[in-house]
Amino acid sequence: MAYTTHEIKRIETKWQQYWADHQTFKVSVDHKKPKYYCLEMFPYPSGKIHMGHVRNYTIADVVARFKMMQGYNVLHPIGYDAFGQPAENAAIKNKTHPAEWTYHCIEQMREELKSMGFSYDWDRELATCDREYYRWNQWIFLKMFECGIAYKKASSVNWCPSCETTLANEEVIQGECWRCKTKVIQKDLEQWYLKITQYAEELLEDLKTLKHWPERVLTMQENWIGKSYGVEIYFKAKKTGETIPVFTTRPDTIFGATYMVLAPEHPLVEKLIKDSPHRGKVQAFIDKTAKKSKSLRMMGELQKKGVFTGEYAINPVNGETIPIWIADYVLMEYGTGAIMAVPTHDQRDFLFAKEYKLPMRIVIQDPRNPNARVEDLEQAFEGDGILVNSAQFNGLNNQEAKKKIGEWMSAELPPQFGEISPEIRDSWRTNKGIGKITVHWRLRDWLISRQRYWGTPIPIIYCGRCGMVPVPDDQLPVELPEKIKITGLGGSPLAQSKEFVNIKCPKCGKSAKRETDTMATFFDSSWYFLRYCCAHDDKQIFDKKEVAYWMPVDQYIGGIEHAILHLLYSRFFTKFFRDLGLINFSEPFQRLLTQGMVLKDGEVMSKSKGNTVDPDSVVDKYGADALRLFILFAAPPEDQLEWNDAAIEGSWKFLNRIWHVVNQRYKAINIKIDSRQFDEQDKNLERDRNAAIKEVTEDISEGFKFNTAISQVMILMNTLEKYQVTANPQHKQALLNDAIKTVILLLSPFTPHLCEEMWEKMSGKESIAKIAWPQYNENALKKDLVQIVVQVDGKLRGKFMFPVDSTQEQLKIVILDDAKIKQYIQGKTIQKVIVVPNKLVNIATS
RNA sequence: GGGCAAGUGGUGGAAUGGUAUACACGCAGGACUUAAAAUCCUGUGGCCGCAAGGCUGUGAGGGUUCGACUCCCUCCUUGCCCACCA
Repeated sequence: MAYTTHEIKRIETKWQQYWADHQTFKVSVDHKKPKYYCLEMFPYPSGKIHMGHVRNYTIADVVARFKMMQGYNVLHPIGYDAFGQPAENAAIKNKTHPAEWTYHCIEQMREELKSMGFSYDWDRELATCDREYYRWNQWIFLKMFECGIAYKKASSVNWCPSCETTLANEEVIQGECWRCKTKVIQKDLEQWYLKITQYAEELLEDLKTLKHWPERVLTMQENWIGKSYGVEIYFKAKKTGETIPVFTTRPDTIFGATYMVLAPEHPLVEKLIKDSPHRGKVQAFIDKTAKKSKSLRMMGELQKKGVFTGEYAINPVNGETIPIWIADYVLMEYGTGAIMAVPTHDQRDFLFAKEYKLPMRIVIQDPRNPNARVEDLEQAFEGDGILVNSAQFNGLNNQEAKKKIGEWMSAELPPQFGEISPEIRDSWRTNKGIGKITVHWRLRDWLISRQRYWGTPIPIIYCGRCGMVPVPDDQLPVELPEKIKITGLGGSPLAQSKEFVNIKCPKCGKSAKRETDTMATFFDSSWYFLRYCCAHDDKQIFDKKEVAYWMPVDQYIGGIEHAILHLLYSRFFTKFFRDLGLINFSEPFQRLLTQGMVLKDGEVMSKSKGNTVDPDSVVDKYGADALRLFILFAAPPEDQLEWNDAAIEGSWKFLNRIWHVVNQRYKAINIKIDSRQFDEQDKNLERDRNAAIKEVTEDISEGFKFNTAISQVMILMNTLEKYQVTANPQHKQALLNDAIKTVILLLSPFTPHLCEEMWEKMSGKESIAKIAWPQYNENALKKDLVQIVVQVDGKLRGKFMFPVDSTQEQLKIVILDDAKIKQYIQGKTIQKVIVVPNKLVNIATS
């Protein structure tokens, strides 16, 4: 009987059923064993799993099974990130309800996951759209509301006209909606925010403790949080006396500020231009810029446009009067929405100044061009140098000056220049200085309101008398009304349901209205890993004891696309829970592995490109084991993986070989192996067997090198298949049996179905998942003879066999006497002989 | 523009500073077969050579070293992330 499609189906179904019946992967708290929490990023239930899922979950499954066999109490759960827009879109398209559609998809997905043989504890399965789950979303929200972490404010927000909803900054990619790629516009709305910025410092600082996260994820988070040190400088409007704060990271260039620029949306603009003769022109410019979306403004990178306001500002360091401009290259969202322009030392300012013929002054000397004149500059000099034209700071190195000028500004009163009116000078005094050293963060508060149906209702009630009233705890969850028309035409669908909206105020009992926004789905996924610890606890969000045992996650595995959003939010939630006293750790994920993408024909597999390969069809033909093996063998987990139809067949062939070896060459025998009876062939087999154990163990635990781990098993298979059971057949058969068993054990985390079947056939009464991981014997790895490579001047010139641990002298005698080597060193003087024990000899000549 | 990662046979990929190309796919030849598939065996970086063997070779160019895919410098290319961030 061969390892046919039919056999594969039988075996894989049999063992999936076995694991379910025997609850092989069900776990509970057990203080006698070390715990290991292996987590993968839960899927969005679209109905079908794709190769990305298969790769992600296969990697995690190997880790989980490996750790289990090593004696750990392994928590390996799965669930579904089930709220969100696709369900609404699908519901509209298929004339069904999002809930119906979602639960149907979950069912399909569960079957597919089961058909891959993943070692989940299915008792912990959860979906974020379950009322038992999202009620705790609401509970968290209310805790955040209590602490002031959740708050409502009106502001200009990102709005996707196609999805008809607001978007977080994180969801705007290159000015486009991350989901539908529509150009995002700005809209003024009252929205709910989470004050993630309160944790900015800690979120940045704790990145240093994440020793086992990929470097690039840490960098991406660091850049996203974006801490920059600088100085806020208080300029004054000359006529009105208004303070105009400007943020700069380059206070060392302050003496070179020759004009100032405000963002078109800057709140002071209106006042400044009120009596200005330029008013009409300025207003026209502002209107024109406002029509352009942010993305268009960003794309016009090369053309900076602006207009003079007619008003001037006073530079507090020297009392100089500089013109105030308005330009599209200054953004209201960053800093203070106003900049001091130093065209000589900032390229953007330089381009703008050239365009509008604004003055320039060099204040940092370019060491490579110390006599540069403003007229000759072809670009701004942004490097380091010595300060000039900068009053008492002349001669300082600019890096030093950054610090000194910042300190001086926070202490100093404005200088006594004649041009400044006494009123303006006095107003500076109230600021206790003309500037302040500040830290600026790129990170914004997180906008979580969504005008969508399929999400967690925000549990707030608006009462005419009492204002914003949180829904009392005992009235949670605020359930999503089932009967609702989803049109996708905009506005919050919940607002249409009178039964939902109209409610009595829990405080005063008068008529009130519910909040009709739902939460962004990233809220749901920011804490699901905690819920897995006690997924069905209906009394509390999670059991402290369970969480204390299982958390933090030992190994988290998922796609790089979540490097910023999901991981940052989860870290934020964890810190918030810690501050609530629910947990006593600050970081949720100890180790992070970001798996590479699956490509086909050099491109990312995607529906839109039409180059997807359906895992289901591969499983049907070759089985889950072959698919798993291919995915693990074809590339290291963090690298991109190129799909190859031919190579999957190769994986199947390898499994077929194993099938035949067990069926044809394994013969049950009861005899003790005696190493004193070993001949060369036996020693060789034992060496490869032990080497395989060693390499596979190390490759998995030190950096998930599954591809090389598998190649080690293949090497053992190659040796084992050549092994002859001739003289002393009983003893040799026992030795062969041992090697076969080792192959099956080592391979079982990778291809569990076949290995279970083979194990059962050979000896197992119990699931192979419960068998201890094999140990190796260091002595068996030793060889009697080793090959010594001989180089002359670094070039390979010969290979010799020597007894292990031969001394330098012993080596020299043979090697230097060798005819061929002699040929190469003839007529040369030997400078030195380098010996790498048991490996190499290099003869260096002159 | 900034940051990060990577560049090795026909292909996927291996190599604590120590034999470059492990392991596999593919390809070629052979065995088995009426034939094919499957399976097994042999070969497989390039150039020269009948062969033994030699030369050359890890994106390019330098450097350190007895010895460099590996470390350092300069550059090129590709991918990813961020970006008028003051």
